[in-house]
Amino acid sequence: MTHPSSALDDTIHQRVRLGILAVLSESRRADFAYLQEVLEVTAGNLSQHLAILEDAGHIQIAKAFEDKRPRTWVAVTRKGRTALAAEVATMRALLDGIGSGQRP
Amino acid sequence: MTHPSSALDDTIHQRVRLGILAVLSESRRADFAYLQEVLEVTAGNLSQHLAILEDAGHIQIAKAFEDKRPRTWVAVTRKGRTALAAEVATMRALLDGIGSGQRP
DNA sequence: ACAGAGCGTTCTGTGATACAAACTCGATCC
DNA sequence: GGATCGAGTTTGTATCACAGAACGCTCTGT
Repeated sequence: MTHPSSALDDTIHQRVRLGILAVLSESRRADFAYLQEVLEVTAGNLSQHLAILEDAGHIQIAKAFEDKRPRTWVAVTRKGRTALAAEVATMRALLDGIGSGQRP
Repeated sequence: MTHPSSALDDTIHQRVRLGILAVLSESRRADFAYLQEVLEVTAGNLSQHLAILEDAGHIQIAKAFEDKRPRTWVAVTRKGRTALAAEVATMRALLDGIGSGQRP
């Protein structure tokens, strides 16, 4: 008899990292500046979270030069997609539980 | 153009505290031992999270003696219920976004 | 050539988290 | 009258999250 919240993965459940994976699930890949803008985080903070997700194998980072300017592309890996799907399932289970208890 | 994840409330989004509020939304009130069991946390850890939620006004803690044993009851406040509802709405928005991007 | 801007990364300092171990306090057992 | 147990709290330590500052590197403008 444990609660769905126990199944939440701390690495993914964290606000900024969940945002990163969510954005990537929608747009497949995104660059650093775009992520920073839509997630409203500082560059330093984003840089750290990307490193954590990369270490965990959830995303892949590619640095390329476009128009002679460096550009950092971020894409979700298969592992990352799987992990996000699991997290989404857990969150849905949790929300369903809350929903059924919300009636007054 | 900001992402739903930016609207997540760190105080509530945290795994254990989200679990506490979720359980309380379902069962209206719960005692310390029950929360500790279903959320799978140590007593010390739970104690701290309850203090944080109480400070934020999201829950109300009542200590009573039953069968000559102390028993700590926890209940969600109106403010807590409102905050959880807002969080749920944000999470749903986030999940909807992910869902629409999941198509292969 | 030199200053400044763009793109990140790294460093530093502060508050938040997680967990275990020790501790408090009353009730119960021997 | 101690030993002990149950229910939490406090304390100690290590890690995490975040903002802001400093840095490195390249391109652009004058």
